[in-house]
Formats: sequence, structure tokens, C-alpha cells
Amino acid sequence: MHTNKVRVRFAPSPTGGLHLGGVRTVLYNYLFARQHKGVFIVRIEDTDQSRFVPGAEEYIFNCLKWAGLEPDESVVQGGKYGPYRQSERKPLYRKYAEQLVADGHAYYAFDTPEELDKMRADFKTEQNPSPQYDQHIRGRMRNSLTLPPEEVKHLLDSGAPCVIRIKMPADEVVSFTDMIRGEVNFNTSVVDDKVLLKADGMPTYHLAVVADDYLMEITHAFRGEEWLPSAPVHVLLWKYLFGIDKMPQWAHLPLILGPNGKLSKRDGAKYGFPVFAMNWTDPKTNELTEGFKEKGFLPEAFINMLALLGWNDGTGQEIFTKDELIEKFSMERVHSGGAKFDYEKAKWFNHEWIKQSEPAKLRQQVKQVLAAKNIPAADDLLLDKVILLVKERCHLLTDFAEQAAFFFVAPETYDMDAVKPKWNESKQLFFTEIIRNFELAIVWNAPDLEHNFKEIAAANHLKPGEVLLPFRIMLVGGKFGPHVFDIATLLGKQETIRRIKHFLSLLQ
RNA sequence: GGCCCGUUGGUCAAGGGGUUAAGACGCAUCCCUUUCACGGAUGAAUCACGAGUUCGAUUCUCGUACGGGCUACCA
Repeated sequence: MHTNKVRVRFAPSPTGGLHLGGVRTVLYNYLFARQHKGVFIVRIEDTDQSRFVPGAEEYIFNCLKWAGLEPDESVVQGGKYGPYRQSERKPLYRKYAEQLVADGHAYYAFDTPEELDKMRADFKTEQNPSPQYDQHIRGRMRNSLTLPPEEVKHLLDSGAPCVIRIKMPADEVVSFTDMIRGEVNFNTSVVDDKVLLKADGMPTYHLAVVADDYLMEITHAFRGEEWLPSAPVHVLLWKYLFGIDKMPQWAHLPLILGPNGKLSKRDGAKYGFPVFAMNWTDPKTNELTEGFKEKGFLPEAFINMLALLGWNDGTGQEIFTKDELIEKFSMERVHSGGAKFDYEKAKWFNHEWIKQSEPAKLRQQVKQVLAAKNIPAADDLLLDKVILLVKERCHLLTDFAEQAAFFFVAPETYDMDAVKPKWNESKQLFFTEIIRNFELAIVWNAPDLEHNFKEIAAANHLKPGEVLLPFRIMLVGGKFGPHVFDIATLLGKQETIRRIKHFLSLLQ
């Protein structure tokens, strides 16, 4: 049954938007799997039924699809290790928990939520603000370790609500080797008796992750650093249940920090930059949180940026294609320290990707951006030329709306302040002459246009600079855009003349 | 509070006993460009602090400080 094939998994709980850190975990899983010709699995961790959020699961897969990080096995792709949704695996877990009880590594606990609250309140001191259900406390609680066997049997038989807790050893050192951090040690004396199986029969993450990683033959397990403190529980579970030699290799990824510590789903919209891969609408509040996709990011750039957030190949190279990442990524070169997310740098990555993309590659996305602003761009040939001309000044795909619009529709407003104060009779004459000259033009290209333009300017005793800016405003509406003669070329003879005439009429 | 993880410029970071301590983002100035960008150039770090090991520590060890995470019948 066991193979040597690399099998990794991303195990999200479908409770809301998929944020940066989640996508990066997916990415590292994906890259690792591809590099080792292994299998990438997505397993849905939906054991907490109270946190079910409709649509969240589908949303996650949409994000993965957009990012180009689709799994080989999952609820969508299927596979031989299913079901891939833990809620559908519910019957599998109980036997492992019971086995642990039978082996003396776990016990039944009958404490009610109220009793647990009371315990926490009673034992709370300044020295110990959050008392745990651990070896010091379990002797005072209602569980199969403290209750007489007959009573335990009675409670069990009568179906009294009960959980199964791991019985942490009194004083053992649990250690394992993390692929990023090296050897990590914990003393079991300070780890609490985590619940393994909940009263509703569902496993907690702790039991589920171990059982499913075993059942799905996971060879390498990557997750966020926030899981490090509970790693000893998982290591012990592996030891008790399946043998430590079968345990996957762990890598605890450094956290991606926001301005105030760990990025959280809750604060999704409050940072001034996106944290989710794609737009997420909370089904309860109907609140929309903007995603990187909708903000105007290219998936290639998004992935590239995420890969470099915590990893680099040591050469200084920053722009990587997905294939390059697959080839060069290594878990050993992942940083151990958390990284503060820098939105400016993220935009730089996107800019780089836009600049080096062929117009045809950007065409559909740019079309969508323009369509959203009701700007028609049906002519692909024209659109491609426009994209080529303006892409270097677009950091986000949405920037194309401003940078490309005037090629398709005449400006609605003009920066009059840049023209009017310096307008005079000779400029007026110059542009009427330009119109005549353009109307007679047989060839229509940038060099000839520029040549004629400057020659006429000289004949009118005008410096080119005096009339270049007004000309730009006439065509574009503002002080921006590519070289003005390139714009006129693409606009075409009729439209260029039309815009000059129109602007001249506005000046009257 | 306890436990765990971290700490090289504002941010991402290379380097892991002897270096002028890379590079990128951002910022500033300049060049190019009679718009805006692109491109190019230049500028900015006593490697958190204190001990120790050493001929020599940014690099190794230990403390301290600071930052972060965890401390639920959530993941």
C-alpha cells in the first residue's frame, strides 16, 4: 500500500476568504509536489459544523483555479483516497480515538462546557491567566481517570455527552525535525490534554490531521507556524497510532504579517490593500472584500510575489515563472522569520509581469477592464497596439482603464489649465495649419507626423514644446500617455483631426 | 503568565568566523524624455543589546530586550 511517491496536501477550513498566507501554503505545496513529480491534494477540514460557511469551499477552488494551482486529488478532481471532505469521513475517526483510550493514551471526559468555564475561572490567577486542562487539572475533573469504572461505563452506556482527550505524558521531551527550523523540542509537561474527538463525534483538527495524513499517505506536511505549538500532540499521536517512522516530514511556514501582526480574515478590508486572492462576499453580512484578482493582479505575478515572500533562490533573481519556481524552489531555503507584507512590492511584481507580457496575453483581461468602464474595444489588432504602447505605465490591470481609454473614446474632460493660460493667436494659427496639413497627408505615421508638426511650428516661430503639450491635451485630455505622435498614429487621421477641431471649438 | 518561533537599512532580503555587509521595493536627488512612465546614475545599516569562545565576531554559545504565534469540544 505504501509508496515512495511524494504526496502533499493543503487542508483549508472553508470558513471564509482565502488569504495570502493560505495561497502561499498552497503554492509551496504545489511547487514541492511538481518538483518531486508527486501528488498535490486538497482536503477540506470542515469538522467544525458550527463554522460552516456556504460557498466558501467552492470559492477556495475558484481561487486555486485562478492562481493556476489546482490539485491532483480533491473533492473536485476526485481520487483514490477520498472522501476529501472530513465531514464525510466522520465514521473513520472514532476507532482511532477509542484505540488510544484502550492503550492508555487517551481518556473520556464528561465535563460540560459550563464546568470547563468554571475550571478556567477558578484556576485563573495572575501567574496563570489561562489554565489548561492538563495533568495538574485532570485529576479534579469528571473523566474516566477520576470517575469509578462503573460510573464511566454507565455514563458511556447512557449516551452522556463526552469527549476523548489525549493524556499527555507527565514529563517527556517530544522532538522532531522541521524542514525549515531544524530540531524543535517540547516538554509534554506544559502541553495540555487536547480534545481529540468532540461530543458530536467529529474529530478535532488534532486527530483528523494525523489520521487523514496517514490514510492519505501524506509524505510532507506544510502548514503555518501558528501550528507549531500543537505539533507535539500530533507527533505523539503518530507515535501511538501509526509509528513515528510513518510520520510525514513537517515544515512550519513563517507567518505573513500585516501592519499589526498576523494577517487575519476578519480585517480583510481594513489594511488598504487586498488580503484575499479573489473577491469574497460574506454570506451573512453581505460584506464584500476585494481580492487581488479584481484589484488587477495577474495570477503569474501574484504567485511570483507570494513565492518570494519567505523564499529566494540566493541569486537575487526575483522574477520567476511558475516553471522556474517548480525547478528552483526548496523548502530548506524558506525563511524561518515572519515577513511583513509590502503591498508596494506586490504592485512592483505585477508591473514587471505586465511589462514583459505580450499584448495578446493581456488582451482578454484588458478587455474586461475596459468593458467594466463601458469602453468598447472590439478591434483586437488595435487593442494589441494600444496595450503595447501603454503597458509599461500600468501597475495594475485596472490601470489600463485610464491609460487606454482615450484610444477608443474621445476625452470627456480636458486639462484646460495646462493650455488656456498660455494660449494665443499664433498657436491658434498653428493648429489651423496643422489641420490643413494633416488633411492633405497621404501617409500617416509617427515620424512623418512629428516632422511636419515641428516644421510647421518652426515656420510659425513656435518652439515645439509650446505646442506639443496642447496637442497632447487635445488627443488625450490630460498630461499623460505615450508619445503623442504614436497616439495620433493609432487614432488615425480622421479622429486626430476631429479631436483637434473639437478642442479648438472649446477654446472659442 | 507559560510554552514555542523569530530578530541584517522603512519593507523584502543575500551572506553564516576575516567582505568596501549583495540585490530588490519604497524614498530622495540627478540624467534621459519639451507629458506621464520606462530606462540609467547616485545617496542612506555602528548586522537589537550585553557577555563569552576566538588572533578576529554580523556570522558560534549563553543571557537580556524586542517582535510574533499558541494557550477552545476553531482550524
